[in-house]
Order: sequence, then C-alpha cells, then structure tokens
Amino acid sequence: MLKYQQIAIDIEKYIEEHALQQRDKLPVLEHLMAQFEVSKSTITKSLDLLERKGVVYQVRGSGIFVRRQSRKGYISLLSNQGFKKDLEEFNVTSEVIELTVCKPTKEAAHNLNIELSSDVYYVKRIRCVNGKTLCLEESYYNKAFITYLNKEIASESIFHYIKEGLGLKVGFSDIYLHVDKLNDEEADYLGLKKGDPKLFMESVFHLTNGQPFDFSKVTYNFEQSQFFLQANSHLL
Amino acid sequence: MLKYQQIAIDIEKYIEEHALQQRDKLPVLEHLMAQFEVSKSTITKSLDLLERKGVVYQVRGSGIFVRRQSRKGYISLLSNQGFKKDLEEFNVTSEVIELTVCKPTKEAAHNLNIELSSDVYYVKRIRCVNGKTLCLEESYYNKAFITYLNKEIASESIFHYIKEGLGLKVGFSDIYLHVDKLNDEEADYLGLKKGDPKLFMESVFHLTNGQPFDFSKVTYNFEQSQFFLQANSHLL
DNA sequence: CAGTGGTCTAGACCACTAA
DNA sequence: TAGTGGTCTAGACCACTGG
Repeated sequence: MLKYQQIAIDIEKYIEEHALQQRDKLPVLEHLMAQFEVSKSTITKSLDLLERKGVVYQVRGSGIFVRRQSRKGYISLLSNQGFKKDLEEFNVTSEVIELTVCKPTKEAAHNLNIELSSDVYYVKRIRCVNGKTLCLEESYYNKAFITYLNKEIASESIFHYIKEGLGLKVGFSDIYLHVDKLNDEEADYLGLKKGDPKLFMESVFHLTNGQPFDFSKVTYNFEQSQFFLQANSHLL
Repeated sequence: MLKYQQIAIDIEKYIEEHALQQRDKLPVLEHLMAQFEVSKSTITKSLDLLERKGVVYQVRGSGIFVRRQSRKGYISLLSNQGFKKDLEEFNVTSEVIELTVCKPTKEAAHNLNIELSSDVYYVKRIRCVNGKTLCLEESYYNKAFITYLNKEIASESIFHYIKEGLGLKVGFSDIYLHVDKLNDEEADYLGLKKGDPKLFMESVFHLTNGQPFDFSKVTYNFEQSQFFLQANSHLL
C-alpha cells in the first residue's frame, strides 16, 4: 500500500470515527506532515485524493474541511465498479437469464474495439436489491481478456471475479445515459408497465492499459434507483 | 495562468490539432519535460489533470495515450457549470418564468445551510436548445452571496454572471438524480404528456470556501437530453 | 500581517511493460 | 533488461484568507 493511499484511508477513518460534520476543520498541513511523518507533497496527494472522493475540500489561506455526503441508498455514478459497494448495506442479488459465448453485435464490436469475428461472453442478468428488481443488464465481455465465465460467477459479482479471480486491473470507463420509455420485454423483466420511464445507461469499461473489455447496456427500474455524483470544477 | 494548467491546455490543443485518435501515443515524460522546460512533477500534474478530464490515460512502463470521447451533443455530468459549455455548438436560450426575492422553502434552506428567515432569489426558467425545450429549472440562490439578479441576467448564463460579474469562485457541487413521471405542470412546460418520463436532478453548488450558494431542481425533457460521464477508478 | 494551502524544483529510487 | 511512468523528499517561494 502506498503512503498517500494509506494516509487518505486513515484520514477518512478519522473523520468517520469522530463523526465530523460538514465544514468541520481538520488539522493544518504542517500538523499532518508531522503526524504521518511524510513530506508536504505526500500529504497534499492524500488530500487531493480525498477531495476528488468528495470527503474534504481545501481552502487556500484557510484550512482543510470535511465534506460529508448525506443521502443513503444512492448509487455513485463515479465508483465505476458496479454498484455493489454503494448498496452494500442492502442485499444485492443477480439472476442470470442468459450466458453464452457468441459473436458481438456490430455495436458491441465497435465499443470493444474488436472484429465481428471475435468471441465475446454475452451475459443477460436481472439485478435485485432487497428482492426488488433494480435493473436489467446486457453485457458483452471481450473473451480475449475475460477468458472464462460461468453462471455461478455471474450470479455474484463479475467485477470482483475479474479483479480477484483473473487478476485484471480495471482502469477507466465511459458512461452514457438517457431517459426513455420501457418496451414490452423490459417492462416484463422489471415488473413494470410498457411506457413507464427507464434510465438507460451504456458503459464501456477499460483495463488500465486502455483496452476495453466490457460493453454493457443497463435499463434501470425508475422506482428503485437513484444516483449521486460529486463534482469539483477546480480539479478538472 | 499556472504552468501545469497551461501545459495541459497546450497538450490538449496538440491532440486536437493533430487529430490524434484513441490509443495514439504521446511523447514520453522526459521529452515533455524538455519541451516545456519544467520539472517532472509539473508535467505529471498536467497529465493527471488531463487524465481526470478524460483526455489521456497513462500506463506505467508503457506510455501516455490519447483517450477521445466520441459522442457529440451529450451533456457532461461533471462539468459543474451548467451545460452551456457542452452544448456550445448549439443555440441555448432561456425563458424566465419567474424571478423573485423570497424566503426559502424548508428544503431549500436545508440545502443552502441558511435560516428560513433568510432571503433567497427564486428563479424559474425553461431552457431550450435549438428551439426545443431541454428542461425546466427551479433555483434558489442565497442572497447573501448572490446579492443581485434580474431577468436579463437570468435569460443568459447565471453562472457566467456569478463568476465574471460578481467575482465569486465556484467550487464543488453535489448532484442527485432519479427518473420519474412528469406531472401536469411539468408536461405542460416541456411540451410533453403527463406520465411521460423525466430525469429529475437536484444540485447543490458551493463556493470554493465551502458555502452553498445555489440549490437547483431541474426536470429534463427525455427526448432532448442525454448525458455522459468519464470515470477513473485509480484516481479515487 | 500571520497563518495556511498551492506550485514548482531537482533528484533519488521504485514498479511495471514489452520486447 | 531497457524504457517509462509513479512515488517520495526537502525546501524555496507564491497566493490567498481572515482577523
């Protein structure tokens, strides 16, 4: 574990354990340097990381302050690892409807940057939270990277398997979303009515080396899903 | 302008002008250090910034590569400055329905961290793109910070006025969203039907010093709006 | 103007990738 | 194993906030 990551974890834990509230002040940089016995840049890197995570904000000439996001049960749009972590206090389950090795659609091939003749795993799942259907998910995994997959794995966390089981490193993702009306099939799977609202999300996940390995299309049940996001203009 | 910001702009411009594509390789760090005559940390800071913006990705032991987001007409969920910038190739206009000084609702007071007896500017607008209604927006601005506002300003970019006219510095924002059905009033404003889908977004914008100054509730026209987001796990 | 965070440097050393 | 990006340091100097 790198120093600046460990320090970030320690500081976040400190905030948590002392139940610090929005706008509470943290010790000054010099104090933190001494406390963790590291240079200024290392502490700064930890704090920048926490700032991006939405845990603190820094004000030049003033101090470092706590930023606490309040609402529970919201899915983070940035976590980039599926939503299992956001909803960990809830009971998330998956029902695998289909799992096959096949050729990608034109759309999937384009997003995965592969030939139409390549092999992909196609996975169709329904994901539930506390017994209620959260979303319908169709995913295409590049078989060159995701060399093996089965129903048992897919009924748990595929991302956990990719990272721990296959030892792959997940890097960045592109996410596109819009709102539309459910068609017959989607409504049926989600237990809603045709024409009801849906949030439709397309994601392309890449490994750290830039190779796309997963193209997913997810239809969310509007009654069960809510999302949050923390943005910070000066970090972009 | 800070060195690392200027360098980031220069590199992004270089990518743009040379029409570099996804996965194209940029010069190595040492080369960039020499070219811009700065230290390694400064170049690194520029590249980290571009990585967060989704412009490049860095692979240890391999190189720095271009990441180009493709789809046009999508609103960035991270830009945090209204969507004028994302849609700048389009004609964005605003129609002010209401603009008054009043007391905040309980909800607005809570989100703005002010008393119920404080004054706020309440602004209700319809925003259009190329003549089509994009969204209905209700905003509460803390009058202690946004000391003056009028219909003329509100029919242009309020954020531009806040930054340039009032000289305030916009920091971070919390964004919450979910999907629902339009009610009568919303449908009427957006030119849709009651029961049609909507994306509903609540945002709290803060100044760099952590003070919330704007609480907004926005209802998007599902036929006119689409969004994107670029996430990066190792940056959080 | 004292206190506090931000930028920048030069350089040592580490960790990963690809040939 | 050469090439390349990442971490970390110690310290100088800058820029902003708030009493």
